[in-house]
Amino acid sequence: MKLDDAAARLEALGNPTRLKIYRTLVRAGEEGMAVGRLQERLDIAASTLSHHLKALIGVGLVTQTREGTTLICNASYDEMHGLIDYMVAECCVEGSCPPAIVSKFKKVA
Amino acid sequence: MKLDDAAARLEALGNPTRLKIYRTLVRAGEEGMAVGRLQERLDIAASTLSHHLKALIGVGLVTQTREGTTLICNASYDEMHGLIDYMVAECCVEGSCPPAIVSKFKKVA
DNA sequence: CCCATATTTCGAATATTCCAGAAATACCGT
DNA sequence: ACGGTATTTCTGGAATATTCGAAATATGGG
Repeated sequence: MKLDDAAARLEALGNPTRLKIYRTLVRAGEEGMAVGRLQERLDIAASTLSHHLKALIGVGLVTQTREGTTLICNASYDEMHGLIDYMVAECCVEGSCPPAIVSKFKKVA
Repeated sequence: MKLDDAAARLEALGNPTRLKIYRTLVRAGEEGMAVGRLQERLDIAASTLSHHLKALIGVGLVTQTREGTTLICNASYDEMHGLIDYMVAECCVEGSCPPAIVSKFKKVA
């Protein structure tokens, strides 16, 4: 992942409202959650929610699939995975990183 | 880590310039890097760099120690560690996360 | 085609970010 | 105390973000 892409995703998650949205979607699991239900849950204006969802979708962290009149939102695990990979890579370069992180996450794949 | 703290750190890293600064500091390792050297390296105005450093220091991702007239900046691995922990935790809740991430990072500690 | 529900887009107010030049501050050597 | 280097703070302007209500769009049912 390129630095600018990572920064864009970090920025997208770096807003408390958007982080709440994303976390809620992660917890919703594979079945996802409708925009309307998200709105009830988070208690924000529909337009505000739509705006933030657009930002998360724009960087690929969230996807939407239509089911009738409702739009189901899903957290994109792959994108988050890539982001975490990037952060770990940036954090642990050439042994410059103390053992805490290196040992805490041991790459299996 | 609380959501707002995580969001603050993500936001701090979510700017390409600041992410470059942080990455440079990580790569500088334990000896860190002086503000002035950082400025040469990244070719940005001193005031701009100082502004961004302040943001990174504010969320604990960077620390500074003075050595004579120069200020040495260091990436704070612990804070990044905590942030990655948070992201992994938010991303892999109650088996709702596909095995890709779970298996990629196996907790050792 | 019309209605009802779901969601987005538009418009606007307020707040915040980003950047850089100029001035101020901090520290060291003499 | 003075001069020099290192760094921050101040100031300000352009750009962008955040939020909401109102209006517009999309979808399915009758």
